Amino acid sequence: MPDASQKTYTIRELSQEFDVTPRSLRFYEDQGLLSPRREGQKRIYSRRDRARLKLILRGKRLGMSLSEIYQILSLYDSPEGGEIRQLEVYLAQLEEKRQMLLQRRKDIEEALAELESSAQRCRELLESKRREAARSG
Amino acid sequence: MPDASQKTYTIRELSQEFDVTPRSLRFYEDQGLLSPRREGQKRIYSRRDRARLKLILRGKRLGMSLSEIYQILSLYDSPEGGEIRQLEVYLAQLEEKRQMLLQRRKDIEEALAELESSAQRCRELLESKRREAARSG
DNA sequence: CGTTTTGTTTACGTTTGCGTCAATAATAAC
DNA sequence: GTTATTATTGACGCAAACGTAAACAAAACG
Repeated sequence: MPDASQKTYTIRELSQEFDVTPRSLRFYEDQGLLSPRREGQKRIYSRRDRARLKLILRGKRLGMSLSEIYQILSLYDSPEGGEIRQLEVYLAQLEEKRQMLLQRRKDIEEALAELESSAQRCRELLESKRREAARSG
Repeated sequence: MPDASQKTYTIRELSQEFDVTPRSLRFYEDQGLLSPRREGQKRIYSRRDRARLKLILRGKRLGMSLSEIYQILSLYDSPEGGEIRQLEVYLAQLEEKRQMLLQRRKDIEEALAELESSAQRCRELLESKRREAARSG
């Protein structure tokens, strides 16, 4: 019984859904970010591959390099078992990424604030211009 | 009376303060993002140049290209006067940038949530490993 | 005064992230 | 059955954002 979690995608389906080129998907695979299974020569992408692609594209929107994204993906799938020491290292890496994201969020908040104050000034200016135009029009 | 707002910086001072190379500052100038005045041949950066550099670097952290950053900088200094139509166009551009920033903030929130749940699982695993080690140690 | 330090321009080199053929195979459509 | 579509693997190309080196000016240091 082929349930929904078994759903697969061709390279074209995925690339169209997320508006990237097949070339990009192959490139991401080259860089180790994706590893669809093969059916003959053809790439078959699973649900999990699709989820990883989503993460990749989100990372890109946030300005991460592919190698940074690779690290984050590795962090996400990682340790089922492992040594205590490794888990500690892993936790530290997570914390590092978290700090970076917090900084970027701060950057965004600041940028939004500036943008909005700029927009406010602009709206006021626009209002006064419109009143002026109404008087002289 | 030379007040604090008149403070200037050499290329090296600025590049050290923000941990970028002089090469980058010259490049940003090449791209029209900065325009320090000259004293002879030498670049003299004002407070305003410094503020712009801050914005540039923030944009870079957010993954913007230099040309995107250029647009944003242009939006920030823009219209003292201008036609009504231009102000409207300008407002629309601001709104566009705002939407993009909102999207990126959402991306960040999601990434943070995932990171934190991943960290939580890891801490639990670590705790159980430690108890186990304590029993058998 | 010689020599580091800091600066300049010009120009070529490098990495990242794909775009864009080319040549070929395997399906799918008519 | 042949014509289109979709796929594959190279391989070269390219723009962005600098790095790096050369060749030189000026200024600051001991």
